[in-house]
This record gives sequence, C-alpha cells and structure tokens, in this order.
Amino acid sequence: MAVTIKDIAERAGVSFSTVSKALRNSPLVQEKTRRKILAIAEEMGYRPNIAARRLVSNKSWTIGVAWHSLHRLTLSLLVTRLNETLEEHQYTTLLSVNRTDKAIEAFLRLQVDAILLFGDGGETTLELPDDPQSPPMLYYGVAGTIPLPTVDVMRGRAIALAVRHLEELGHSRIAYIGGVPERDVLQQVKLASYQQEMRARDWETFTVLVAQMDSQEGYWSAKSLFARSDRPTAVIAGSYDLARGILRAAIESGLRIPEDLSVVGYDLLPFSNGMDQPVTSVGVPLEKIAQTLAHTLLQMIGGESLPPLVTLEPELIVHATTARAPVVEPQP
Amino acid sequence: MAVTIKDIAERAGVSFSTVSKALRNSPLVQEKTRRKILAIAEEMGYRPNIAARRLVSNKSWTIGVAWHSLHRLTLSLLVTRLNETLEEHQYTTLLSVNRTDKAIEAFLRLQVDAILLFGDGGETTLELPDDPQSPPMLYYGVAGTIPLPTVDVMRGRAIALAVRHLEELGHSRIAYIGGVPERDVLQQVKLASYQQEMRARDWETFTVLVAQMDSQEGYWSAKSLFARSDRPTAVIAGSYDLARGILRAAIESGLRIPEDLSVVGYDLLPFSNGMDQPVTSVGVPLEKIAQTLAHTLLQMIGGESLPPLVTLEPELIVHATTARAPVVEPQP
DNA sequence: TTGTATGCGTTATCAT
DNA sequence: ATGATAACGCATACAA
Repeated sequence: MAVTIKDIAERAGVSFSTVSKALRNSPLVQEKTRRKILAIAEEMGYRPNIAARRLVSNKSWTIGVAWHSLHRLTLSLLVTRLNETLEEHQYTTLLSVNRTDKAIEAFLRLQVDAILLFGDGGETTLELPDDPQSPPMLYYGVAGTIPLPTVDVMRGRAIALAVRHLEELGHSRIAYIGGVPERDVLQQVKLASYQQEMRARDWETFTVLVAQMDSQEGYWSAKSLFARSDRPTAVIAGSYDLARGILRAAIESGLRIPEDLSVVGYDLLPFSNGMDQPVTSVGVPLEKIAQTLAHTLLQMIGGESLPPLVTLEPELIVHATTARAPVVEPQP
Repeated sequence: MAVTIKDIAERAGVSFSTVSKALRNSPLVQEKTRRKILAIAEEMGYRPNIAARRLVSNKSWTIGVAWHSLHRLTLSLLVTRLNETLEEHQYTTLLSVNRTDKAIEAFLRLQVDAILLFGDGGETTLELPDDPQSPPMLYYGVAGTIPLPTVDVMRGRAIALAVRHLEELGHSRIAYIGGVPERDVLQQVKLASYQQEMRARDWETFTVLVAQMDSQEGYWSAKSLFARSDRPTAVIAGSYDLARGILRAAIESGLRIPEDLSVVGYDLLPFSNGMDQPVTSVGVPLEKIAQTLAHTLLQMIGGESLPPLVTLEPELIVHATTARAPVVEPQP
C-alpha cells in the first residue's frame, strides 16, 4: 500500500489531521511540527492521493485536452507551451487522442476541472453533452462552429494581413497554398479570406489545395505552381509546414527568395524552433495563444464570467522572404 | 452537484448499494430491478465518479503514457493504435507531454494503473522513483537503457535486414541517412548496426546524420549525397519521414527509382497511411508494436509475471523502391 | 434478493 | 496549536 497521511502521522506522533494541515502549509500548525512532518513525508516518499483529494474537495487540479489530430507541428508546440503555463499554476495537463466525443466522456469521468477542445475539422458534427454539472469547456477554433466559449485567432484576418503586406510591396499575382476546406472550418476560413481579398482588388486567384498540410505537400504543390508560365510573384502558405516546403521548392526551381518570389507563411512560432530560414509570417504568436488558452481555462475554473468569445488579433512579422515585386518586363 | 448512486437509489426506491450492484451488473440483483435502475441512471445522466471508485477499488482503469517528443509521425500513429486497443479493454489512455520525470510524477499522483515510457533520447539520465508501491512501468526503447521491463523492436536487426536485402540485390555502395546518435539510444543502435554490417563485408560506409528526423532533412541530406561523384546505389533511411524526403530528392536529381537507386525505409506503417509511393521497408509492423505494448501493459496490470524484456523481430517488406544494383560501366 | 455498515485517503469543521 | 470527527461517492462484506 501507498504511504498515506496516517502513516506519516503515526511516525510523527501526531494526528493525521495535523499532517494534512502541515502538508497544505496551513498556518494552524507550528513551524517546528510542520518541518518535522514534511521531512518524514519526504523520507517516506509520500504522494498525495489525487482521487481522495478530489473526492472531498471536488477538484482534481487536472485539465483535459482533447486532441485528435496529433502530428501537426504547430499544435504540438502549442500543447507543450500550454502545458508549461498550466503547470505554473499547479495544474496537470492530460491529453486524450480519442475521438473528441469519447475524449470528453473520459474527461468527464475523470472529473477534470476543465476541458479544452482542439478544432480539427471534425467538430462541426460534434454532439456536446448537455450536462449541467460538466466542467467548463473551451473550444480553440472558429467562432460560431460549436456553442462553446471559443478562442479564435482570426485566421481570416491573418490572411488578409498577408495580402495587404504583399500589396504594399507591389504584388498582385499572389497564390495561396492551403488545406482543403471540406470538413475543416479552420481551412475554410483562411481560403475564403484569401479569395475575398483577391476579388476585392480584382486580382486573379491562384489556389492550390493540399490534403495534408505538411512540408512534403507544400513542396509538390509549389513545384507545380512554379512550372506555370504565369507564375505568381508571391505565395501565401496556409501553415508553417507548407511554407517550409514551398521555400525549398522555390530554391530548387532556381527562384531567388525574395527577389523573384515572396513567401508569407501562417503561424508565428518562436524563433528558436526554426532551423530554417525565418519566413515572413502572419498569425497570432504561439506564445500568446498558449497564454490566452491557459488563462481562459483558469478563469473558467475560477467560475469567473467570461465573454463567450475571445478573439486574438493576428500580427505580421516580416523576415527576408518578402520584398518588392519584381518588375515585369514589358511583353512585346 | 453531480448525480450519485444515492440520487438514483432515492428515485428508484431502493438502497444505494443495490444501485451500485446493478450498475456493476452484479448477479445479486433482480433483472427487473436492474433494468429499472439502469434506465433511471441513464435518464438522470449518471456518470460514475472515478475518484470515488478508484479510492475504494484502488484501480483507475487509466493508463498513462509519458511522451515528451510529440510531432513524430510514427509515434503519433502508434499512440493512436495503442489507445484504440486499450480502449477495447475498457482502459483510458492519457498522455502527458511533460518531461518524463514530471510525467511519471503526475501519473503516480493520479494513481494510474500502469505507465508507458516512450524512449526519446532523454531516458538515459532518467531517475526512476524507487517506489515499491508505484504502478507497473513499461519502457518502449532499447533493452538495457533503463532498469525497466522493456519492449524492444530490435532496431539494429532491422537495419541488418535492410543491408542483407540490398546485398542480395547486388548492392555494395549503400548509404545510411539517420539521426545523430548523441543523446539518443534509438538512433545509436541503428547507426551502429549499419556500420557493423558494412564493415563485416568490407564495404565503404556513407553516413549522413541529421538533427531532425523529418522529410525536410531527409531531402537535403540525400541531395548532398547524390551530388557526390561516388554516389551510392542504395540508401537506407533511419525513419519513415526521412525516406519520404530521400525519395523526393532522388526524383528531383533525375534518379529513377529503383533502376538507378534503391531505397529502404525504416518503420512499417499501415498502407492506408501512405499517400506516397510505398517504400521497401524494414521494422516491426506498427500494428504489432501497438498490440504488444497494449498486451504487455495489461499483463503487468494483471500482476502476471512477465519477462523483463520483450523483443519483436523486424520484418522486411519489399516494394518497388528496391531492385538489382545498376551495372557499373567499366571505367576506361 | 435487498439493505446496512464500514472503509478507501483526504479536507474541513468542529472541539479541545 | 492540535486532535477528533464527519463527509466526499463508491464497493463490498455481511446482515436481514
């Protein structure tokens, strides 16, 4: 059997309730006693039983993250940061890779203090438990998709930012390489924004949609794009990974970046992560997203009323992958 | 407050202990009563309180997976399958992305029924809690790295298989592109095997080490390799992702696969996953690994004695990326 | 077949 | 400042 506060109490010659107080740093216990108890607890390898603690306090200090779509770099970085932040607040983050509905079910049984749902395209058909006693849930995705408090990083505005940046540099032949919009609201939003911004300026659209948003796909789709005679002068990528692939394709095709081609990526990852060339990018800084998610979750747990929607304004970070549009030689 | 068995008991006009039995499908309760209780429980949205259940039964039906290195495709597929299998046995899989030691700590507090440790290079310096009452732990990595029951997929033998396969096809100029061996036992083993097999045959080694084992790196390293005048006729890749990049680099370089270059990958993923060209590969099928891990964990939970080491024999699956070595034109 | 009583490890509310 | 006691929700041995 595991070491309990009773075991410690016996060894320390005090009652178990004193031990409980000492362990929780209650002021109602003498400093001397406290130190002694702590020492014994340490020595015996005491580990608080979360089950018992939760049972009485109705709190588990645990937050569940439903994350069906593993293997996306950006999300894994986000999860890592989120975890770190919550850890600072004594919370443990648990992930479930089950289908979202099953993940929710599991977390409900575990009585986690809050649940975070990552949008991954499948959430449109999600049936939420209308359980009044369920812990607070937060959705990281597109506002209006499911009836839950939502953190939305305004993917559409980010793309608009990218277009405007390129416009200021004199580009008008701007392509977009991104994920297929079917079944995935997140991609839908980005694509729609691109199309709208281009149409508003009466510019031709160059759209390439990929099934998987990894660098591999970015590479191939960019290749095909560059092979066209009416090659665009700039490309907007729907994800960090896609941008990586596009960059490589450009170099392969003998295109100089940014002289011949400007590239704007999506997602603002911390620099330290990039062993590649830093890319001009739009989006909300990963750090900021993680902080917002963490704090919103903590607020919800604290029972504070909060707006049903938190929007984060995307930013533009300029690096050496964008420059003035190349001058077009007059066609004879 | 959440619905408890007492609430159900009241509504059903029975005692709460009868409810408990009914819910657990005990034969000690009349079919009629049982059905009635189940109906009421369903109607009231009853959800068993795991905390309480665990407290009394000392079982949480939960398995913790310590997985610090997210963002590796193969591992995320493995986790997904593992989760599915454990689910069939009523277990919930929880992931922690904390540093391995902190993850263990969290799982211990949660009183999970078992812990699975994924080797990710950092485990060599890991300090295990010498806690006699800790739940069983399993390590998926290289035998002998840490003093824990281990599932080892014999990465070295897999590489040896690859070399032998290529040898039979007449290759001798065989390159290896894989991860750096420092700080990562898994990569160490593969590299060492390659070097040993080559030396045993008195063949020259071509080794390219990459920091990240993704397709991006595979691409670049292969490019540099193919640019050499003494280009090898075959390449062994240390991971699935690397192989993808290598394939692309080959195509880019105008090399025909498999006529000009044979490629062998590592990791046996289910076909459905590959939207790319299927690659001749070595390794233990992902499905088999997942099954083994799941069953070993269940055995450990069941208290069954088990060998401290389970080894899985790698296989060779031949696809159209390997063929007889090209005939070398005699140099004048 | 059903109900009663007890205990799991912890926190919190009382006494002392 | 410390200790005794109840309560959290559930499972189970035992009584009815």
